[in-house]
Amino acid sequence: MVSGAIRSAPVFAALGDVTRLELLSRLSDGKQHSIVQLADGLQLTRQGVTKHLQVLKRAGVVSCKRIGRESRFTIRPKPIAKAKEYLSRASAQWDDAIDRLRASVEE
Amino acid sequence: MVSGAIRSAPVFAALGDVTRLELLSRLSDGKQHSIVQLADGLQLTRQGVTKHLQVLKRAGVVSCKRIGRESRFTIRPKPIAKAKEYLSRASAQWDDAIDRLRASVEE
DNA sequence: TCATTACGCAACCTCCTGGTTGCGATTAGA
DNA sequence: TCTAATCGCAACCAGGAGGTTGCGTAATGA
Repeated sequence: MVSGAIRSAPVFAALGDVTRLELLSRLSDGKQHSIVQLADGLQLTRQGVTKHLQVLKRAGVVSCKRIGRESRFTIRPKPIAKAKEYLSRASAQWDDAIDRLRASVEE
Repeated sequence: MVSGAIRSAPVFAALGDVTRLELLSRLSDGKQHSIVQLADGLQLTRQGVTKHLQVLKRAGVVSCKRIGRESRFTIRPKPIAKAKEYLSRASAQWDDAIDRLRASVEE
């Protein structure tokens, strides 16, 4: 299942930053948010926020639509769900393996 | 739940690389593996592999014990399980939100 | 119409990442 | 004992990440 890794690695990389997790949390109401709206209260420039949003967009976890003078961002649940499934499969694998190891040691 | 984000972000960052996912996959049998063993077949130097293993170790997803002349690495399931839980909580949140949005639109 | 708002693009900076090579130290085994 | 295996440390490099500033442009609304 190496293709799952190739698909999920960029998603994990996108999730590997507290600022981006905060942005995703702000987007988790499912609604559209503009950049200034998302940047409000964060300790960095609007351009900094824009860069993080581009990272999230390249990883496919958000989408962007221009409406009037603002860029509205929305969360895209599916890639993150795929990444979660990848983690579930992987952890099931080593949980089983560790259980078997423990069993074979205990007896 | 911002503390969960702070705890999980480094784990996600560690998972955000195909080489490291491959290393974790090789470690997912729950057994101890030496560096040369883990590096076998990968298209990079032993030192390159060592650096990736250090990243995984700093993120807490593997542990390392020196035995004789080799360094044996083992997977540590708990931090990854925590990251998976973080993803589950987050996705449940936006799945609900999106469902409510859809419902309020359809009627 | 005109000021304000929201944005994109580009340049620039610093620091980290991912990778290499070289070398020395320790352990294992014939 | 002597050679081979395994590793760690340090230096080095190119490129990307994360962040800033400056500036130009399009949309909004009074």
